[in-house]
This record gives sequence, C-alpha cells and structure tokens, in this order.
Amino acid sequence: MDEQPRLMHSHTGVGMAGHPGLPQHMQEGTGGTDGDGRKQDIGDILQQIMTITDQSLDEAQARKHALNCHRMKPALFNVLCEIKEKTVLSIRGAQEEEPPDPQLMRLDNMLLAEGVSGPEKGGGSAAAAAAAAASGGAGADNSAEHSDYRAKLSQIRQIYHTELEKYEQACNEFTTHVMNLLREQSRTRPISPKEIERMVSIIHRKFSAIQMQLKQSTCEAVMILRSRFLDARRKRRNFNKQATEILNEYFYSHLSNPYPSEEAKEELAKKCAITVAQVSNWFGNKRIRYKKNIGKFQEEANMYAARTAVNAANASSHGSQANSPSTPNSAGSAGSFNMSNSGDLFMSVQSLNGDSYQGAQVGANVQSQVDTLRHVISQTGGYSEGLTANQMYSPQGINANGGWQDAPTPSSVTSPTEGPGSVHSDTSN
DNA sequence: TTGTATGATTCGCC
DNA sequence: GGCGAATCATACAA
Repeated sequence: MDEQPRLMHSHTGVGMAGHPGLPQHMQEGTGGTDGDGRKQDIGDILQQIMTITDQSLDEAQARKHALNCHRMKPALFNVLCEIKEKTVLSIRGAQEEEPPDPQLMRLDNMLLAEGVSGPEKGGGSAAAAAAAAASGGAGADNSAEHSDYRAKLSQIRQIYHTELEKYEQACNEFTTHVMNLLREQSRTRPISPKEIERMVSIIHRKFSAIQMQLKQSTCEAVMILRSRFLDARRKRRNFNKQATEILNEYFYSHLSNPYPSEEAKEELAKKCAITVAQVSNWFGNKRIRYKKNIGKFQEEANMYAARTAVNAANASSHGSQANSPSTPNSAGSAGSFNMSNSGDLFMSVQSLNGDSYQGAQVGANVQSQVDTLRHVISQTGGYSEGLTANQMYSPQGINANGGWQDAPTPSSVTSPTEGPGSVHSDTSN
C-alpha cells in the first residue's frame, strides 16, 4: 500500500475548481497546503463514491461526471483496484485454475461417439446396426427401425445444437452486457480490466454448467432411445398368421415330441421369416402353455389335426406318398414338414379314423399306414386305441410327470429340410 | 380401459 | 447348452 502516500503527495496542489457537482469546500479546500486538508479531500471523494448510489439519478450522473473528470481519479482508481485485488479477489483467484471436468469430458465423449456432437455422419448407425443384429428381427423390419432410430437421433442432435446455440448466444450477449456494465461502472467503481476478465470467466463457467446440464439431458435422451431400440421387448411384434400356422402345424404334428432339431428350427425359421432363437422361444412358450392348459388348446389341436388329415387325404388321393414333400403333415401351402413321428401321425390319423372326423376322404394307402403305424405305436406303448369322439386330439403325449411321452431326444426329430423318406423318428424306428 | 394372448427374458436345473 | 417355469412387456380385441 505504498501508493497511498504517493497518491496523496501527488495530490498536493491539485485543485478541483471548475468541476461541477463537487461541494464548495472541496473546491476551496484543494487549494490548501496542509496535509489534513488533503486527507480531508480524499476522504470526501471516497465518501462521495460510497454514497453515489444513494443519490438520485441526475444527481449521481452529475457527480459521476465530476469524479470521472477529476484529475486524481486515475490514481485513486488504481489504488482501489489494487486494494480490491489483494483482498477479495485473491481468494477467488485460487479457485480459477480448474482441471477439466471429468464428467463433462465423459459427456462430450459420449455425445461425440453417438454422433450427436461433432460432424454429422450418420451418428449412432453403428449402434443401431449392432442393435439390429442383436435383435435378430427380419431385415426389412430392422431397416425400418434403423431409420427410425437415426431419425430420432437426428432429432435429438438438432435439438441439442439448437439449444447449444441458444446458450452460446445468451452467454455472449450476457457477457457483453456485463462487460459493458462493468466498464461503465469502472468509471466510478474500482473495477480493473482483470476483474472484468474474471467476471467474464465466471459467467462462462455458469453457462458451462448449464451446457453440461444440456449435455447430460441429451445423453439421457440418447440412452433412452438406445435402450428402447435395443430392448427387443419394446418392439415385440406378433408373428404373422402364416408363421404362426407353420409353427402350430409343426407343433401339433409333432405333439408327442415337440422338440424340433436345429435343422428343423432353421427350416421353420426360414419358412416363418424369423430367427432360430425365435423358433426356440416359440416352441418353449408353446410347450409350457400347452401343458399348462391342454383344454384350452384342444380346439386348436383338433383344427390342425383335421387340417393335417385333409392334407393327408388330398395327398393320397393325388397319388402322393405319405413321406413325399407334400406329406400329411403339411397343411396346404403353409408348410411341408415330414411326418417324422409315429405318435404325431397317430394323432393325425385319430381324426381320420375316429368318430369325430369321418368326412375326410381317406385314401387306401393312408389307411394302410394308419394300420401299420397303429401297430408300431402300440408296440412303443405310446397311445391306447380307445379314443372317444371328443378326444379327437388328446394330450396323450404328455406323461404323468408332465413331460412329453415317448419323446426321443430332440435331435432325433426329423428336420423339415430333410428330403422325402427321411423319417428319423425314434418311435417309428 | 381392461383382459387376454404372445413373444422375449431370466433363472435354476440337469 | 437346452429346457421348464415364472415373469415381463407389448399387442390386440372387446
């Protein structure tokens, strides 16, 4: 604080005469030669500075102008700035040098990786593609959802950039405003350029915090979008009718052993335009639900049995063999599964041979197969011959333990991919 | 809006 | 690893 005396000495002989708005005693007192008078002058000036905000606008303006024009003002201003610098601001200064926020860095990295920030280059498409591959859905469906994902991501990106632009604009406007204000105030208050810079950086930090919130919200939106896209449950679609019929056909025609082999699954997946995993899911669900509520599925089972029987009859009437590509197991154009399991065929032929289904035109060769297969089945102990009319499609396949009776290992089930005559049923063997 | 159907997921068992 | 069982989450019809 060695400037203070210097300032005071430099003040010696300095007058304020001619400056409007200053008290008369100041104007007079400045011409004095004693130190007490000079101190009194400076004290008065400081007092005016301190009380300037209490004055009316016009009065304050006039005083401000007088003070600004005072020849001592620059020196006094510097002194006050330094005092201020060395007290309050020195504390703040220690906090200025901050390392880059790791949280902000993470957000930036993520936004960059997702293609929200940075140059637009179909951001997130890799994620979308990966998700599409993981979901294993049909190609066209994936493509549609992929574009949907990109569209939504693009929307997020647009909102992000718009908001970011707004924040930046607001930040610049506010900074300019504050700088102007401080510069203006620096004419009457001890505000150094350094302090203005510091204030600007404080403003920038505040706006950075807001930006971080924006980035965080954007990241959350992207995560939600991604999770929705990746979560297959959310985009569950029922299989189309044809696919369901193919699967049901296979299931009911292999009811004694509804465990398709890998090859069969692949073939079913191909026919139904779904994945092997979906086929597995479907059979898993079907088995458990059928077993849980057989009565409920009775009608459905009858329907498929009847359909199978009709197909068998048609096939035989057209001179086709039971193990030809157009087997009795196939229902019209929907499927073409080989009748691979004697138990399955038996269930089908129950409908042919039983009281409940007498309208079907059963070919002679089919009837002979029925007899043969009945014999085979009776040997395997799979089913009894006594079926009532309303037991057209009975759940004999399920044993007392809840498992499927005389079910061979799943891999022994004939694959639909196999050619005619490739009967691999354990029971039929 | 509600109940049911259905595809997918998870967990434990073998 | 495949399966059964339970459960979740969505689609869909009434």
